[in-house]
Amino acid sequence: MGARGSDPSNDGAGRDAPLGRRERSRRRTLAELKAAALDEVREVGAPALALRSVARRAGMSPAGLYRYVESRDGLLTLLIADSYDDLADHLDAAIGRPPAGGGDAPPTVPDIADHDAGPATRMTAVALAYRAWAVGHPHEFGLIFGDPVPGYVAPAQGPTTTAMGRVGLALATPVIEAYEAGRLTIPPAMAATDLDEAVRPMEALAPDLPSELYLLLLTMWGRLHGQVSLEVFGHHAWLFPDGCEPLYRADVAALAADLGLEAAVDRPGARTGASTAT
Amino acid sequence: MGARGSDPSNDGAGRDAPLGRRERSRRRTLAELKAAALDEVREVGAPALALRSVARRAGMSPAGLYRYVESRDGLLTLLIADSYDDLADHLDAAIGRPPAGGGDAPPTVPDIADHDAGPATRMTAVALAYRAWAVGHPHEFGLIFGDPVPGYVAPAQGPTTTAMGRVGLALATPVIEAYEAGRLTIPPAMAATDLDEAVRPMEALAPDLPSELYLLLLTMWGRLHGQVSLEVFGHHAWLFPDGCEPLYRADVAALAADLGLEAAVDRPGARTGASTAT
DNA sequence: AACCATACGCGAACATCGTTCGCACTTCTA
DNA sequence: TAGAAGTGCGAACGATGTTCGCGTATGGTT
Repeated sequence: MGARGSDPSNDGAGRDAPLGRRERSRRRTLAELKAAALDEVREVGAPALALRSVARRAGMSPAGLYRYVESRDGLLTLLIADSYDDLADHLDAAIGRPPAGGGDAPPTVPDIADHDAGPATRMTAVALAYRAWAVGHPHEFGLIFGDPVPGYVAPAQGPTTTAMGRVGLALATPVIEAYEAGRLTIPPAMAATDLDEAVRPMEALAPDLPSELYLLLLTMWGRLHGQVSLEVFGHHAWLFPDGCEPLYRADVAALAADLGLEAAVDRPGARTGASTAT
Repeated sequence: MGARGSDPSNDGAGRDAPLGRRERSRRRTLAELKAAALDEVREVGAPALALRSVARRAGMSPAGLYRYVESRDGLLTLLIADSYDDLADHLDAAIGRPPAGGGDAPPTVPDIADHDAGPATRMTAVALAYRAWAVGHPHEFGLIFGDPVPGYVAPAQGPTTTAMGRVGLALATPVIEAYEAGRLTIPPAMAATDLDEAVRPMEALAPDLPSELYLLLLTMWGRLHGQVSLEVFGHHAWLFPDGCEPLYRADVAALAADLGLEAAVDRPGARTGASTAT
């Protein structure tokens, strides 16, 4: 049933195994296919992605696609995984971490990679990077964070799950650093003791933190995500036809204040870089 | 081009105009069609909604649908408008306002309609109603707040726009009341003066408020929405397979604290559960 | 060097989908 | 009562996702 081949035991990002010519060719075509599909998604959106159309774009017959892809949903799943990774790379760059995969090119110039910058500045940098990626890749953002495919559940330990972990960790890193430096104020409302268990899986990403901090990180993500999501999906267009960056910056500043991070973001000259995003 | 008929001059919610038999029949069928479509959406999700399937469900031929509906997207647009209104009704009920349309039945038992309750309590009530509706109607939530249809833009002054306004106003009401009672602390980060212009359209919903307050309301909505959105779209399922209500309650409590609303939510008997729930 | 299992790609086909068209039938209006 | 307008249906068109079976080229093996 379709998508056969490709020795699964030798799949992870390039051991030095010989990787015969066939396998290389296969991966190249798959990459072309994904690129064509991504172009298509960027133009017409995910729900309108037509398998036949990406086949045309790739100069292949519709039936031929099924040698590389399980189905239309399978292709979308691949795109979702790639999008996750792309977002994670951008966020990592914003906090000065090198991209994970054997990346082709640095996704963006590291915004404020300087670990000596204040926690508020670093937190602002990731937050702005989150928004910048979303605004710059609205369809991919929708792929990841929009309506889930009805039946689909991300396989645990699958590539999307790990990439999602990278995203969460990148967002969390500045706050965790602030906590470890003793410069973070955890709001008292986060001391809900009955959530200790639920939050346990997060230890796999960042071990040995108090559970209130895990909660705080979750709510922080939600706060940023909500604003970005409303903007990207067009629910703020009637107020901010030219983009919500000012609103977002104000919210991030308020978040920094709520977290007790010093408010050094606005000092003259300390631009956080994304100020001219399209 | 389909969907003709229905004298547009007599469309608003029931003047006492005679409303001939034909028009009544027409509205009834349209309602049945929308109900069938909504059932379908609830089962298979919006992207998989098949026009022929709702026709089957309604006992009508596929072609017949086009007497009532412009196209598949047109039908979805109708569902979106209805969903907006349903959400708005639920929120209105949570703050003790009667539903707008000649509603058939009260959507929920008003949670805390008592205007004498503290602002934090009332704010918590709407916030919880927002989440409750979303979790209870995930597909409709996705319809409203998920991937927008690529080409679609809500017509200004259209029904969806006004319903959206109702949603925003319901969410804002407790905070506005708190402001007018002098019991609200506006975070200083909201004093970004260059947003006065952008925020002007909001005066149509709630006039004569300082622009920092409009900004605060927007960020509050985003904060709540992000959490709900992440939950409904399944991005928290790995942590909270049984629902994120505890996390959400903690976040709302933190929000109330950030807004300086009194923390009377926890007084014995009121029990929002964020401290010692279950 | 010869060989053959395997991967690859394609054309044709099927069921289903959204949508249009023309025709019958019913209901309202003049 | 005659004509106009609304309502519904069957058939059809183009496009989609997917499967099947056929050739062909390729890579590793003897």
